[in-house]
Amino acid sequence: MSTENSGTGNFIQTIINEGRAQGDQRQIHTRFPPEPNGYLHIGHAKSICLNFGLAIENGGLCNLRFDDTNPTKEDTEYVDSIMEDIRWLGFDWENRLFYASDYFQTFYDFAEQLIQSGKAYICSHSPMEIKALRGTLKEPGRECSHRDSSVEENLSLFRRMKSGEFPDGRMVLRAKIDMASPNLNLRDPVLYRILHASHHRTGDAWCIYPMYDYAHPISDYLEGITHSICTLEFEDHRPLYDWVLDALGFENRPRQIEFARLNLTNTLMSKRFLRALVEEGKVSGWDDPRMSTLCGVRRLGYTPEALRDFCERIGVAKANSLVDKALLEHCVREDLGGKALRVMAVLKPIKVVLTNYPENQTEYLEIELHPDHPEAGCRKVPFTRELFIEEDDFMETPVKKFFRLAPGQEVRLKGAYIICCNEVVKDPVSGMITELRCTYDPDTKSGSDHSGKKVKGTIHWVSADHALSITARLYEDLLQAQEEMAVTMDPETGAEIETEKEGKPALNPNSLAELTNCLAEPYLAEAKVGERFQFLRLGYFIKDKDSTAERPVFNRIVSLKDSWSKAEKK
RNA sequence: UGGGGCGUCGCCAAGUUGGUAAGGCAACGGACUCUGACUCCGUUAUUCGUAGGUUCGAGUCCUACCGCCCCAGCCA
Repeated sequence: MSTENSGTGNFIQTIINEGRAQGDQRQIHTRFPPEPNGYLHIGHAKSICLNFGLAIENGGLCNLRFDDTNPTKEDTEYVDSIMEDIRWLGFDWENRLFYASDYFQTFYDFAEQLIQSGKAYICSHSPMEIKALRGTLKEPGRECSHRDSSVEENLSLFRRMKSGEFPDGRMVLRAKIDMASPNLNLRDPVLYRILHASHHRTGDAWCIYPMYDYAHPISDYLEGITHSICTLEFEDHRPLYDWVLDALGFENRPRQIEFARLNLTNTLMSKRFLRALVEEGKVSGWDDPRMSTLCGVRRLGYTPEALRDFCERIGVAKANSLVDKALLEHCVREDLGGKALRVMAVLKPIKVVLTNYPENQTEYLEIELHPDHPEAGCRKVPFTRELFIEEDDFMETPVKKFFRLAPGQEVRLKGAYIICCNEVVKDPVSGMITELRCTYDPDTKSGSDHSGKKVKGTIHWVSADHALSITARLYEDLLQAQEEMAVTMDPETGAEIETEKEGKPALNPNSLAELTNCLAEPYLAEAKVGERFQFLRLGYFIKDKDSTAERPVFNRIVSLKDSWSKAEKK
């Protein structure tokens, strides 16, 4: 549109451009390196779109690489879901699927090389001792007694480590860098540890496993990665990343670039938190529609197009940020608005009887499936004497500017006639409204209205005789809204004290509302699981996999924007 | 009080070598409307964390200060 591409793109693209300007001829090569220890979430989508996007836009390639160097946390269950999610998002790694574990032997060989050149040594101090010797943020660390062991001794020990002679934790291979470095990561970091654990791919072939800081730069180098993009917390690790590449004498090295991870308002995306929700049964599973996992939002009904658009709009930078979820919802509405077919369903039905409409008559009205796409055609919607309309579309004593149905007031029934409410029937005991007795104006039929009448409101409806019973699930944030967080006042100072502290975030008790008395037009009977629709005036819905033949279930993906409810509050 | 980052409108975010603050979301007006949706116009930073300095001119350069994030796993 008018954006004109804003020229530069993000700062990483700028780095790529500068590299080329300086003569770097290499084809751009990135990689998405998830650890298979959990499900992907929206935050990962940003990284996926960034890495694959950069490759695509620069005529380069992007690999998928599982960073599986810690057998105690990883599982194939996760690698399958991760691949499914990336494909669903719309990206393809073609034949470039790798595992860090594919390089275990190579990592090992390079480690021996480091030992040979005196750049790494075996340290048999305990974890506690190593920690103590590392120093603190302010105090430098101290070199340990093993630092000056001979190459022969180190090599021998390392080989014995590999052959399984020692128990977990007995010793480690460390890089010999600088115990006094102000960067803790450079104080002789651990490169290899002993882990007698079965790896999801290599089984029991190894009992020593490389650390991320050692394996990652080598993996990148081996795959010919040019730009290794990761999140901000690894910024301090970059000197170590470069040290490894340097110590091994690699040329044409990859360059690590860090960006700020995504945070969404009122959404927690840590694997720890998501896992807890699943394990504590707070949600139905990793794909519960309230989860911020990709499988969760997929089931909620979000589209990959919307997610990709969102990732593009939030930009990429180094400042920690908190993106308003409203932007995500905007992207979802924009995508769905253009393609979801419109149908009518009533969430909270209230009966309407058209007293002047013939008892046994049924008219099949042709109503367009999409106002902006005539080619989408129409469906036939049955119209009869008894109908149901939305509870919210009637007010016994209407407030000002209420353009819907009220005693003595007219509204148009979408695609049908204009009706007028003449009588409100209530249950004598409860006083609840049981029925609205109305009259319709035969001259106002949609498409052939000669009445000249004009009404301000049009509402959706469903024929009582033909209505399809459905369940609708309406979702809200899983977390208690920020404003509702308990806050107490310090009696002395008047300062605010957060009651909910660091502890567990409060969950929203209304995160799921299941409405089982909903009625939909018969057209929806043919809907398939996964199909999305716009329920006129209510929002976008997707047929959920929990549906049964007799009881279709629809998740509300996102509501329509509603300026009325806002105005109403004033 | 060591090191590494970051601070441009309520939320994201552009701002090439200093030349006089893009865009999106949200919000608010209004038009349109057989979805109070969509669309459509219009409004919203004399100001870029603060204070100085250099300069004809600074968000962009210099100095100092303030604030926020990350780092002491044999996790990634």
